[in-house]
Amino acid sequence: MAGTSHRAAPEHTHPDGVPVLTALAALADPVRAQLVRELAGSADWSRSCGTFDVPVGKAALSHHFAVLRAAGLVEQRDEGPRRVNRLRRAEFEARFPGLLALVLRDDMRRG
Amino acid sequence: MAGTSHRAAPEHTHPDGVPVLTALAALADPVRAQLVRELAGSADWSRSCGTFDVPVGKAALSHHFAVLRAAGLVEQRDEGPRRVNRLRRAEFEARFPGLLALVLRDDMRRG
DNA sequence: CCGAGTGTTCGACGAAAACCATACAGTGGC
DNA sequence: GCCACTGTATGGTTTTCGTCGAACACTCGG
Repeated sequence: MAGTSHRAAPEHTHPDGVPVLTALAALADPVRAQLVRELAGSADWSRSCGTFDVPVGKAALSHHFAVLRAAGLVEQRDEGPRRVNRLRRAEFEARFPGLLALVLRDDMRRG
Repeated sequence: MAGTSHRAAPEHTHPDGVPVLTALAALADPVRAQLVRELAGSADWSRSCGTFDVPVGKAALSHHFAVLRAAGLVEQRDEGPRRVNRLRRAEFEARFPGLLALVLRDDMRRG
Protein backbone atom coordinates (compact mmCIF):
# COMPACT_ATOMS: atom_id res chain seq x y z
CA MET A 1 0.00 0.00 0.00
CA ALA A 2 2.28 2.73 -1.13
CA GLY A 3 1.28 6.29 -0.35
CA THR A 4 -0.67 5.40 2.78
CA SER A 5 0.31 7.34 5.91
CA HIS A 6 -0.41 5.75 9.27
CA ARG A 7 0.40 8.88 11.13
CA ALA A 8 -2.31 11.12 12.56
CA ALA A 9 -2.79 14.10 10.27
CA PRO A 10 -2.32 17.46 11.99
CA GLU A 11 -5.47 19.37 12.85
CA HIS A 12 -5.90 22.43 10.72
CA THR A 13 -8.02 25.50 11.25
CA HIS A 14 -9.10 27.65 8.38
CA PRO A 15 -8.38 31.36 8.90
CA ASP A 16 -12.08 32.10 8.44
CA GLY A 17 -12.82 30.49 11.79
CA VAL A 18 -10.10 32.32 13.66
CA PRO A 19 -10.84 35.24 16.00
CA VAL A 20 -8.73 38.33 15.45
CA LEU A 21 -7.24 38.19 18.92
CA THR A 22 -6.05 34.65 18.28
CA ALA A 23 -4.33 35.71 15.09
CA LEU A 24 -2.69 38.66 16.81
CA ALA A 25 -1.52 36.56 19.74
CA ALA A 26 -0.08 33.98 17.36
CA LEU A 27 2.00 36.61 15.58
CA ALA A 28 2.98 38.53 18.71
CA ASP A 29 5.77 36.12 19.55
CA PRO A 30 9.35 36.53 18.30
CA VAL A 31 9.88 32.85 17.52
CA ARG A 32 6.61 32.44 15.65
CA ALA A 33 7.11 35.70 13.77
CA GLN A 34 10.49 34.40 12.65
CA LEU A 35 8.96 31.12 11.51
CA VAL A 36 6.39 33.01 9.47
CA ARG A 37 9.05 35.22 7.92
CA GLU A 38 11.28 32.34 6.89
CA LEU A 39 8.26 30.49 5.61
CA ALA A 40 7.25 33.48 3.54
CA GLY A 41 10.67 33.49 1.92
CA SER A 42 10.50 29.85 0.90
CA ALA A 43 8.48 27.92 -1.63
CA ASP A 44 5.41 26.03 -0.45
CA TRP A 45 6.14 22.59 1.04
CA SER A 46 9.85 23.18 0.77
CA ARG A 47 10.62 23.49 4.47
CA SER A 48 10.28 20.84 7.14
CA CYS A 49 9.90 21.88 10.78
CA GLY A 50 13.50 21.22 11.68
CA THR A 51 14.96 23.52 9.06
CA PHE A 52 14.14 26.81 10.73
CA ASP A 53 16.72 28.98 12.41
CA VAL A 54 15.12 29.59 15.78
CA PRO A 55 16.75 29.32 19.21
CA VAL A 56 14.43 26.76 20.78
CA GLY A 57 14.41 23.00 21.21
CA LYS A 58 12.21 20.77 19.12
CA ALA A 59 9.55 20.42 21.80
CA ALA A 60 8.95 24.16 21.88
CA LEU A 61 9.20 24.29 18.12
CA SER A 62 6.46 21.71 17.77
CA HIS A 63 4.28 23.74 20.11
CA HIS A 64 4.80 26.91 18.09
CA PHE A 65 3.76 25.18 14.90
CA ALA A 66 0.63 23.98 16.63
CA VAL A 67 -0.21 27.57 17.54
CA LEU A 68 0.41 28.71 13.99
CA ARG A 69 -1.86 25.96 12.67
CA ALA A 70 -4.59 26.91 15.13
CA ALA A 71 -4.35 30.50 13.95
CA GLY A 72 -4.81 29.44 10.35
CA LEU A 73 -1.36 30.64 9.41
CA VAL A 74 0.33 27.40 8.47
CA GLU A 75 -0.67 24.22 6.72
CA GLN A 76 1.29 21.02 7.23
CA ARG A 77 1.59 17.79 5.32
CA ASP A 78 3.48 14.62 6.11
CA GLU A 79 6.13 13.73 3.60
CA GLY A 80 7.93 10.62 4.65
CA PRO A 81 9.47 11.09 8.05
CA ARG A 82 9.22 14.86 7.99
CA ARG A 83 6.41 17.36 8.13
CA VAL A 84 6.57 20.04 5.51
CA ASN A 85 4.96 23.45 5.78
CA ARG A 86 3.15 26.00 3.74
CA LEU A 87 2.22 29.57 4.63
CA ARG A 88 -1.48 30.16 3.99
CA ARG A 89 -0.88 33.49 2.35
CA ALA A 90 -4.08 33.88 0.34
CA GLU A 91 -6.54 32.50 2.89
CA PHE A 92 -5.02 34.43 5.76
CA GLU A 93 -4.86 37.60 3.72
CA ALA A 94 -8.52 37.22 2.83
CA ARG A 95 -9.47 36.93 6.48
CA PHE A 96 -7.06 39.51 7.89
CA PRO A 97 -6.11 41.90 5.10
CA GLY A 98 -2.72 43.50 5.56
CA LEU A 99 -1.81 41.69 8.75
CA LEU A 100 0.71 39.31 7.24
CA ALA A 101 2.34 42.15 5.35
CA LEU A 102 2.93 44.01 8.61
CA VAL A 103 4.90 41.14 10.08
CA LEU A 104 6.81 40.45 6.88
CA ARG A 105 7.68 44.03 6.00
CA ASP A 106 8.86 44.82 9.49
CA ASP A 107 12.27 46.42 9.81
CA MET A 108 13.27 44.01 12.56
CA ARG A 109 13.24 46.76 15.15
CA ARG A 110 13.97 45.84 18.74
CA GLY A 111 11.14 44.25 20.61
CA MET B 1 -1.62 80.25 38.22
CA ALA B 2 -4.67 79.02 36.49
CA GLY B 3 -4.26 76.28 33.92
CA THR B 4 -1.12 74.89 35.51
CA SER B 5 -1.15 71.17 36.20
CA HIS B 6 1.06 69.86 38.97
CA ARG B 7 0.49 66.30 37.95
CA ALA B 8 3.12 64.36 36.04
CA ALA B 9 2.16 64.17 32.40
CA PRO B 10 1.84 60.62 31.08
CA GLU B 11 4.70 59.31 28.94
CA HIS B 12 3.75 58.91 25.34
CA THR B 13 5.34 56.88 22.60
CA HIS B 14 4.80 57.75 18.97
CA PRO B 15 3.72 54.76 16.84
CA ASP B 16 6.75 55.29 14.62
CA GLY B 17 9.00 54.06 17.39
CA VAL B 18 6.95 50.99 18.17
CA PRO B 19 8.00 47.48 17.04
CA VAL B 20 5.35 45.46 15.30
CA LEU B 21 5.38 42.74 17.93
CA THR B 22 4.70 45.32 20.62
CA ALA B 23 1.71 46.63 18.72
CA LEU B 24 0.37 43.13 18.17
CA ALA B 25 0.83 42.18 21.82
CA ALA B 26 -0.94 45.35 22.91
CA LEU B 27 -3.96 44.53 20.78
CA ALA B 28 -3.97 40.80 21.49
CA ASP B 29 -5.72 41.25 24.81
CA PRO B 30 -9.50 41.21 25.22
CA VAL B 31 -9.66 44.11 27.67
CA ARG B 32 -7.37 46.37 25.66
CA ALA B 33 -9.12 45.49 22.41
CA GLN B 34 -12.38 46.51 24.02
CA LEU B 35 -10.89 49.81 25.18
CA VAL B 36 -9.69 50.52 21.66
CA ARG B 37 -13.08 49.67 20.19
CA GLU B 38 -15.00 51.91 22.56
CA LEU B 39 -12.45 54.63 22.03
CA ALA B 40 -12.86 54.35 18.29
CA GLY B 41 -16.59 54.87 18.67
CA SER B 42 -16.21 58.06 20.67
CA ALA B 43 -15.02 61.54 19.87
CA ASP B 44 -11.46 62.50 20.74
CA TRP B 45 -10.93 63.56 24.36
CA SER B 46 -14.49 62.67 25.21
CA ARG B 47 -13.81 59.63 27.37
CA SER B 48 -12.02 59.51 30.68
CA CYS B 49 -10.43 56.25 31.85
CA GLY B 50 -13.22 55.34 34.22
CA THR B 51 -15.96 55.47 31.61
CA PHE B 52 -15.12 52.21 29.86
CA ASP B 53 -17.15 49.07 30.22
CA VAL B 54 -14.49 46.51 31.09
CA PRO B 55 -14.60 43.88 33.84
CA VAL B 56 -11.43 44.88 35.70
CA GLY B 57 -10.60 47.06 38.68
CA LYS B 58 -9.12 50.48 38.23
CA ALA B 59 -5.57 49.38 39.03
CA ALA B 60 -5.60 46.90 36.17
CA LEU B 61 -7.33 49.45 33.99
CA SER B 62 -4.60 51.99 34.61
CA HIS B 63 -2.03 49.38 33.63
CA HIS B 64 -3.83 48.59 30.38
CA PHE B 65 -3.84 52.24 29.42
CA ALA B 66 -0.11 52.40 30.09
CA VAL B 67 0.37 49.50 27.67
CA LEU B 68 -1.76 51.21 25.06
CA ARG B 69 0.24 54.41 25.44
CA ALA B 70 3.51 52.52 25.09
CA ALA B 71 2.21 50.94 21.90
CA GLY B 72 1.40 54.34 20.44
CA LEU B 73 -2.29 53.58 20.35
CA VAL B 74 -3.64 56.08 22.83
CA GLU B 75 -2.86 59.63 23.78
CA GLN B 76 -3.90 61.02 27.16
CA ARG B 77 -4.33 64.48 28.55
CA ASP B 78 -5.22 65.66 32.02
CA GLU B 79 -8.44 67.55 32.24
CA GLY B 80 -9.15 68.53 35.79
CA PRO B 81 -9.31 65.47 37.98
CA ARG B 82 -9.72 63.07 35.10
CA ARG B 83 -7.54 61.85 32.30
CA VAL B 84 -9.18 61.92 28.90
CA ASN B 85 -8.18 59.78 25.98
CA ARG B 86 -7.77 59.92 22.26
CA LEU B 87 -7.20 57.09 19.80
CA ARG B 88 -4.21 57.85 17.58
CA ARG B 89 -5.96 56.72 14.44
CA ALA B 90 -3.92 58.54 11.79
CA GLU B 91 -0.47 58.05 13.30
CA PHE B 92 -1.06 54.40 14.10
CA GLU B 93 -2.56 53.76 10.71
CA ALA B 94 0.47 55.33 9.04
CA ARG B 95 2.81 53.06 10.97
CA PHE B 96 0.70 49.87 10.80
CA PRO B 97 -1.67 50.15 7.84
CA GLY B 98 -4.82 48.13 8.25
CA LEU B 99 -4.09 46.84 11.72
CA LEU B 100 -6.53 49.06 13.58
CA ALA B 101 -9.25 48.27 11.08
CA LEU B 102 -8.84 44.55 11.78
CA VAL B 103 -9.52 45.02 15.47
CA LEU B 104 -12.38 47.42 14.91
CA ARG B 105 -14.12 45.52 12.16
CA ASP B 106 -14.01 42.25 14.02
CA ASP B 107 -17.29 40.42 14.42
CA MET B 108 -16.77 40.01 18.16
CA ARG B 109 -16.28 36.28 17.81
CA ARG B 110 -15.47 34.35 20.95
CA GLY B 111 -11.87 34.24 22.05
C1' DC C 1 14.24 -6.28 12.17
C1' DC C 2 16.97 -2.82 13.83
C1' DG C 3 18.72 1.96 14.05
C1' DA C 4 18.95 6.82 12.61
C1' DG C 5 16.17 10.73 11.73
C1' DT C 6 12.01 13.55 12.59
C1' DG C 7 8.39 15.30 15.14
C1' DT C 8 4.74 14.92 19.03
C1' DT C 9 3.38 14.33 23.88
C1' DC C 10 4.01 14.63 28.75
C1' DG C 11 5.38 16.67 33.14
C1' DA C 12 7.68 20.13 35.35
C1' DC C 13 9.83 24.50 35.79
C1' DG C 14 10.58 29.64 35.60
C1' DA C 15 9.30 33.99 33.71
C1' DA C 16 5.93 37.04 32.36
C1' DA C 17 1.51 39.00 32.63
C1' DA C 18 -3.06 40.00 34.51
C1' DC C 19 -5.38 40.89 38.50
C1' DC C 20 -6.87 42.72 43.16
C1' DA C 21 -6.77 45.39 47.48
C1' DT C 22 -4.70 48.90 49.50
C1' DA C 23 -2.44 53.12 49.98
C1' DC C 24 -1.15 57.37 47.83
C1' DA C 25 -1.36 61.83 44.97
C1' DG C 26 -3.67 65.37 42.50
C1' DT C 27 -8.09 68.19 41.33
C1' DG C 28 -12.04 70.72 42.31
C1' DG C 29 -16.36 71.75 44.94
C1' DC C 30 -18.08 73.03 49.26
C1' DG D 1 -9.26 73.30 54.84
C1' DC D 2 -11.86 69.29 54.04
C1' DC D 3 -13.87 65.69 51.34
C1' DA D 4 -15.44 63.25 47.25
C1' DC D 5 -13.63 61.87 42.90
C1' DT D 6 -10.21 60.11 39.63
C1' DG D 7 -6.27 57.87 38.48
C1' DT D 8 -1.39 56.01 39.76
C1' DA D 9 1.92 53.20 42.42
C1' DT D 10 2.98 49.27 45.30
C1' DG D 11 2.93 44.57 46.90
C1' DG D 12 1.39 40.09 46.50
C1' DT D 13 -1.46 36.27 44.38
C1' DT D 14 -2.96 33.65 40.46
C1' DT D 15 -2.80 32.37 35.84
C1' DT D 16 -0.83 31.95 31.46
C1' DC D 17 2.89 31.07 28.37
C1' DG D 18 7.31 29.63 26.69
C1' DT D 19 10.75 26.37 27.59
C1' DC D 20 13.20 22.06 28.40
C1' DG D 21 14.18 16.96 29.11
C1' DA D 22 12.68 12.62 28.46
C1' DA D 23 9.73 9.25 26.52
C1' DC D 24 7.08 7.84 22.68
C1' DA D 25 5.43 7.19 17.59
C1' DC D 26 6.27 6.94 12.91
C1' DT D 27 9.20 6.54 8.45
C1' DC D 28 12.75 4.91 5.96
C1' DG D 29 17.24 2.67 4.82
C1' DG D 30 20.20 -1.01 5.59
